[in-house]
Amino acid sequence: MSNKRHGTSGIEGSGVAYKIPLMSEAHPDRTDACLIALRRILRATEQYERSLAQAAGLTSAQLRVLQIVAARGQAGATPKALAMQMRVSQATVTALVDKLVARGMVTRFRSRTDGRQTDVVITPKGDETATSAPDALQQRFVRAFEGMRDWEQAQLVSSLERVAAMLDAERIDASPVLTIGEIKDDQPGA
Amino acid sequence: MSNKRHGTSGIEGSGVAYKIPLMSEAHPDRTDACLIALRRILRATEQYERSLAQAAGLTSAQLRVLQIVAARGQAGATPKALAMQMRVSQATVTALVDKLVARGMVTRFRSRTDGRQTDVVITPKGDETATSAPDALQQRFVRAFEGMRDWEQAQLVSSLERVAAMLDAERIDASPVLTIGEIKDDQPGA
DNA sequence: TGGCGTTTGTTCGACATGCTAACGAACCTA
DNA sequence: TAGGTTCGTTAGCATGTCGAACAAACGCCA
Repeated sequence: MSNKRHGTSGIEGSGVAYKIPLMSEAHPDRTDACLIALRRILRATEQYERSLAQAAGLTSAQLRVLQIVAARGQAGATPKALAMQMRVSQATVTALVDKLVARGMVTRFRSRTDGRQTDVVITPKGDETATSAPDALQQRFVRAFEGMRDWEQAQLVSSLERVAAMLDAERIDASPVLTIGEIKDDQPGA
Repeated sequence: MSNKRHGTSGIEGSGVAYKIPLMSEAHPDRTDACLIALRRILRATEQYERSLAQAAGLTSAQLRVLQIVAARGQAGATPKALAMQMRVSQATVTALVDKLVARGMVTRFRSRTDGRQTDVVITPKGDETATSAPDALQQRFVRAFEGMRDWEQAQLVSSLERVAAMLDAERIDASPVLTIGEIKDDQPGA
């Protein structure tokens, strides 16, 4: 009766996820399959982030800050830059940085060139944490990815980028760009 | 710090024009590109979910519950099933359902067959909300997807599924949060 | 029938993210 | 020097999420 197994709820349900007719024309199934795969990706990521953060003793938001700051090295990053990069408010950044400071992961320095600014700089401990924190998701992905054949890799890259473009198109307006590893120094003077 | 060797400052963010400098055997750039694309996908989704939820007057978590419940129709779903499907604790589900009940989106019925259980059933209003709530992310994606050529669609599907498989494979242990059994109980027979 | 362990859902208390609004300090410009 | 702007922080609020404790219902078993 009501226990007919949960699952078949469109996107959420994973019940449909596995067998899809790959070779057909104009299939709504195909769209579904994409959506479902996307959901799976999202969900897997979510979960990984959580467990990761747990393992590292930090929450994922904190870790994100830590990673950005770590990538900046001694230059540090201002709360404003962090906020822009992470797309959250400065208030949120303040809270996150507070926690990292409390844990000895980063330090705040008042900028000498501009008294309003604060440089959030990584500490040795923070750096170690950032580096050692195994981003399980990425590692898994990287491992699998590098085991693929060349053409498969190429295809995957283009597919993912395509999807990314489809999704975040025109959502990037006045914000500084993405990030993962790179951080652009945003001089508003530009 | 996603990647310590992310020295390629050319692949970031918005400008992602897919430029891969070197095409040797090892393609760290390619891996980076994938990860970055993935991040973009994640973030875009996050943001869309938020704005969506805002537009619909519901938060994304609530909407997720609503969608699942709506998909179950009159059968409803138990909090336990919801918790498993969403991978959150029952306590969380209770809180979410509370809010949906308060908004008249769903109703709780005590199960007649098992007094311990509760069936969360969608209301007409909830159903309308669930259906009308435009999942902006999906819509955007669907639109773009359906504008693609056939072979492109096929390729995208297989790429996404591949990634999904890479990410959520074998992750069902080792982590407190994701212990649930939802994944395996919809195995298609294998 | 009665008792005891188990399952299910809820309540409670604690934290984390994230926001907006208000505010003070520093800066810049006129 | 005055006024406006930028930056960071503080304060207050809403939400999600968890674990622990708990009550009710179930099931099994003697």
